[in-house]
Amino acid sequence: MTTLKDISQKTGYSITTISRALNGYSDIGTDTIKKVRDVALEMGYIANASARSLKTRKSWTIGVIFDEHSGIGLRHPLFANVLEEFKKAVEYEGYDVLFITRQKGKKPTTSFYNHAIEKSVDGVFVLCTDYQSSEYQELAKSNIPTVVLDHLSNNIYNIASDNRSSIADVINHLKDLGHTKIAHIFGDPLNFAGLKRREHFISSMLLQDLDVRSDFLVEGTTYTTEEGYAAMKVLLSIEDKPTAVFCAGDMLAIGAIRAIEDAGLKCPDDVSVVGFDGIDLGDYITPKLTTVKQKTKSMGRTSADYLINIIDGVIKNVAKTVYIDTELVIKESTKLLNTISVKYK
Amino acid sequence: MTTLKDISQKTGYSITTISRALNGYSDIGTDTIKKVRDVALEMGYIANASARSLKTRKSWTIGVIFDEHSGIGLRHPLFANVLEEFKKAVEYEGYDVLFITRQKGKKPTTSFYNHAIEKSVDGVFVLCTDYQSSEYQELAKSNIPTVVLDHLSNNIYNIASDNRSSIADVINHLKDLGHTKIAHIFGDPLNFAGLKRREHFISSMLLQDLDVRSDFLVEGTTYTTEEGYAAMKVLLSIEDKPTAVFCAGDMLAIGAIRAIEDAGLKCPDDVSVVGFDGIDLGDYITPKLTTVKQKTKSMGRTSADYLINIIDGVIKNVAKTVYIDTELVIKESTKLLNTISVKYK
DNA sequence: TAGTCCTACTTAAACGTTTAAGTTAAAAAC
DNA sequence: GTTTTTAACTTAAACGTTTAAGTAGGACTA
Repeated sequence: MTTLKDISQKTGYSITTISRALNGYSDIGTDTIKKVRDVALEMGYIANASARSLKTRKSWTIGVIFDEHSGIGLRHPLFANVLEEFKKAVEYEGYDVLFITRQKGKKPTTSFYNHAIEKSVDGVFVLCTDYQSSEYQELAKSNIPTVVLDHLSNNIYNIASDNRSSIADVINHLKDLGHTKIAHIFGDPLNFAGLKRREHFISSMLLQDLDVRSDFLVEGTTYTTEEGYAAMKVLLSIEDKPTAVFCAGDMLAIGAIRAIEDAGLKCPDDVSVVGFDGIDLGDYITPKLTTVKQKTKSMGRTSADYLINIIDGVIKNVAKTVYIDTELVIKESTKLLNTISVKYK
Repeated sequence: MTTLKDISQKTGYSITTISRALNGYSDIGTDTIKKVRDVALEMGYIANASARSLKTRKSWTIGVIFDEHSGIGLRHPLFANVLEEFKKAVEYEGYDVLFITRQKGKKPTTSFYNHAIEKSVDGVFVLCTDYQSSEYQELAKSNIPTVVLDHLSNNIYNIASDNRSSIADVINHLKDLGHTKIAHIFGDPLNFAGLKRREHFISSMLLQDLDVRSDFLVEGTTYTTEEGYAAMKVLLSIEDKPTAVFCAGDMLAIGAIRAIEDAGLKCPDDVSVVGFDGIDLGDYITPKLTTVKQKTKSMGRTSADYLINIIDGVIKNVAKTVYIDTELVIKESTKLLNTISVKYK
């Protein structure tokens, strides 16, 4: 491994001069700079990030917390998309991405905070974790620059999809199709997205003079197809059934469609279904899913921008939600009410 | 931030004693150890990984190269699964995962090798990249402990799915169903997996005394649904059509099924389709995809095991392929030949 | 001509660890 | 009672950078 010392010995300049020449300081002669850079290249010099980080207190590394308790982890299509774009954006600014975990080795556990400090990350991006946990709280209270996706905490920027207008669009769309009996399978209400989508469902319904029936609100906490299936079964068991269902997640919607089919009915002929997320999968199933598409690229990029601005001290860490707009994408799982088949009464 | 020096000043012991006490060396008195650890805890001491790495030449960080030129990146379901398990396995051994890229900041570009050396990673796991590139070659030739997925290079362990036995199973399965006219949509033959699957398709066919027709071999280089769709169109335009198609990837298979449907035919009634990968998506489409499931968990875990053994010097870096077994999963996209509908002649 | 200002460097300390090589005093050996 | 061993600690250097402060000499100023 070549170090500054090696270049210093070879060229006769001091280590300081080598360092300053390589970093392009103005108090070094132009021919010295050229000489030093040539020798550095020739000797295959590569700066040591640990030494630099130790001295400068800047690691050029960003920690990512991706702690999916459901165990699906990186495979989660939505988060993976956001992370992908976030990664590209911070890399473009010169940062590397490091995963921060609670687990470190076989030992009991560290906390996110400890792990972040130990590795001297310049900032942290929280994609998902258990927000009630003390480990998360500890991190949130610290002064490590942090941006979090879809969760509002003290002192931390929250990057979230703007559910409001697109959910209004969903209700408008369904009303336009003649639906009035609209149900909602909602996500975990302890969770920012789950809570907000539910709130906006209710307010959008009322705004359109549609009744919000309590038996038409069913929980699908963990956003899985299984929960969507079970929730839809509950809805189908109601005497006066809904003709349309808005689901807080695409996987819930896919489960719901399965339940509809397993009950001998058809989507969208008997029940229209709308999802939320816009994952690729929705395009491959039959019928193709009408859904609210979250702009994952924009979410990743915006998260990166805010985090870097906080790191650079351009903006302060505050509890503020930055909304990313969403888009209703109409596909095949929603249909005009009056075409409903006779067997569905 | 608390350092060893702070604890040293508070307790009166030397920095060395503090360090050795915290690291559990045997030449420190038991009550000293207790005292030091208590004070460390009380002062919120967290070891600085940069300083430690600088001195010990061990960063407890593993670099991951995930350089999907197709641009799909982290969203790729197969690689994401492998990475997820790899990550868990190395984290359990105390390592963190850092993404290694060619791009570093806005500047021209670094190489993977430079990036890995700069961040002093202890090893590198190559999930996917352009294996022909000089950047990859440079890394492969270096003596950085490296394990690569599905590609054979000099001096590097290759972790790959065992295509042989499962592809034989595929052919057996199709033959059992009465198929003899079997086509293959193959992946990039410059790529280890693409090449091997094609080879094993041919040898398995011959072993079963089935003819391998050259017009039944169509390329689907980049494994996308679009390529599968196009390749299937070519196959359907042949006078004496195949009754079954084995695709080198699930996305190819999904595209192929679409082409079949768009041609007014049905899968599996008119053409049976078999995929390769076992991605979740295959279970959500209609018909559910018969496919060869790659054991992504096992691949991730095995890659981690080998890499750590190389890092620890337990085994040497050599050009050797470690095969992970695969499994034929029969679902709905394959069917008995004699049930084929009349319109398909 | 003396003073000031540049330019192009160097010295030395520091960042927070680890570790080889001591040191000291008490205990054990003979 | 002297020597040897051991336990429990310390000193000082090192890892590879960056950086505040300094220096030497030439050029400009007045």
